[in-house]
Amino acid sequence: MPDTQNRPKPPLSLADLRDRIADLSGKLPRVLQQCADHLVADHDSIAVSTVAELSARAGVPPSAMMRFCHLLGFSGYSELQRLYRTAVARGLPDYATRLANLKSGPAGHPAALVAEFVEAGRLSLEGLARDLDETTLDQAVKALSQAAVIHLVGYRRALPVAVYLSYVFEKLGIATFLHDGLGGLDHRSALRPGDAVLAITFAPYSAETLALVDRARAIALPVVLLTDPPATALRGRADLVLTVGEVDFGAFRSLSATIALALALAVAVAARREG
Amino acid sequence: MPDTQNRPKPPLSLADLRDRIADLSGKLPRVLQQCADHLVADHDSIAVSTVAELSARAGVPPSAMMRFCHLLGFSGYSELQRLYRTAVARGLPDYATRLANLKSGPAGHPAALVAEFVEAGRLSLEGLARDLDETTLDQAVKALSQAAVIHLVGYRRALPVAVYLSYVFEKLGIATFLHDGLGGLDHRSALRPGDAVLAITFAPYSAETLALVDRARAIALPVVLLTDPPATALRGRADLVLTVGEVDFGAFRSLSATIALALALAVAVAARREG
DNA sequence: CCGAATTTGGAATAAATATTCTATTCCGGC
DNA sequence: GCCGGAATAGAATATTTATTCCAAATTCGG
Repeated sequence: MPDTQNRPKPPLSLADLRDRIADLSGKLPRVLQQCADHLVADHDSIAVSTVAELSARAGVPPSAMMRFCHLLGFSGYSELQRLYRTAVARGLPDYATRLANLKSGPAGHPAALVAEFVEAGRLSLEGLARDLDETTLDQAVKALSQAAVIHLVGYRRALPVAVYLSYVFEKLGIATFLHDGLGGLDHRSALRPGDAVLAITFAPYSAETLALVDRARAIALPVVLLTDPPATALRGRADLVLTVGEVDFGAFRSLSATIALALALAVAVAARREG
Repeated sequence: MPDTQNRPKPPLSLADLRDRIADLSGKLPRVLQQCADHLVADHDSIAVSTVAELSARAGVPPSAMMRFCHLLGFSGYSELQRLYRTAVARGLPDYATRLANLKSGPAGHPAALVAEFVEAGRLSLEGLARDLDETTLDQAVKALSQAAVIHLVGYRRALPVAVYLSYVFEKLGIATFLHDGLGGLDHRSALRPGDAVLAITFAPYSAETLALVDRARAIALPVVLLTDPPATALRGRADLVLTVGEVDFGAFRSLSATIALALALAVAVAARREG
């Protein structure tokens, strides 16, 4: 590679890089200035573009982009791109390995476990913010706000969410019926015209939950389903399927994202009823 | 490329792809199943990884990953990667921006509410990681791991946590008794020598929970209390007081931090029992 | 326990992509 | 308007990366 000796040190972070581009900007010959401008304008796609693609969009030949990379202190485009790529890939470390490490590591270190569950919760919440399906959410709010009684159902690990919703709706003055299967009763006859069902279930879906959902569908009640992706088996079983990805740690999930979504749903329904 | 004729149509969107992977999952030979699993686990970095890198992380040779791509209907890894790359180049899953976008929507809009609860949950989790009292946690784990039966109690908004713990302990093969006050019964006579109590309660503390705690203290059972700071009123009422600060949004809290702590506690107790 | 079919890992090959090189153009000073 | 140095574009090359193919290992059915 040319000019190795009088090339500056390469930026080590995206912030460094931005600074360096800003420094250079304005004191650059025409084509290189174009490179600089385009790099800041199109930074979203740098991680996934080849030099050829990027320079084509910038309206310069690839060699010009290469020269600009050298000017910034990189050995080439690949080195610059690495910065953007690690930024994109940040997050999700490999959970399988971390779990294995934890098991083999200092057994019974509770604080480390807390850290892992905190991390899992954080990632789940980020995922919710990223992947939220706003349209379906709006429709779910609408459907539930028109219901006379909202039937809540969730078994096993979904039960805590149903229980919490029952508390929250109560506080908000909205009538609910919690189907908890107490005593083996399914109370499916409690479903009345004008009601709606909010079911929470994760794969493998519990038979009781699906039974209630099917019953509601049979008498044409609106059904909102809160579940985890990909939910292939549930398509067509409910009008409105809201998926929320939870990052599991070990066998258990933090439920953070599911609860956040459920709370937002409840509060939105209450707001809509009043308005 | 091999087998072009009997290869299915390639998925056209990430949703399609997820569905297809879910379909295949379970009916796959060992190595290909590893590919499938890793593809969903590590989906954040697919856009910026080479086959070599990705398959190394999945623990399979590159050729196996290629075979899996063909199975999904793609002509190769590049075609699969294109799906992820276009997703990255568009929506920029930058958490901060996305959250800002969600919030800036019409006030009271469901998506904006989701953003608020996500933010509250995240802050709570950060707080937990920062303020965790490791010493007390260790002692709590020790106390609970020696119990014959763990009595769980939590009313009102603490009930979901108690319910979840009941599920988790069950899965871990640990005997529990959930005091849910059903039918106005308090079952305080269920407390036996050798048992321990894990109580979850937030200010204002519910009388039923405190009654059970006092009863347990009276017969010298260890009591672990999970509550919110400052917990001044509770000092002296239990041996071990674990505080966890939750950031509320509106009248409701996400419970993220409480659940994370509760889960870690449960898993640590199980680990300690086995060791 | 054997043979057939499937699955696997790795070496060989092909394609894509980055990078350098050089002839040519551009521009400012005399 | 001509000279010298910087800047440029595209062709040539090197490197990385994807993809295929096949021999060896494994699994499965009888």
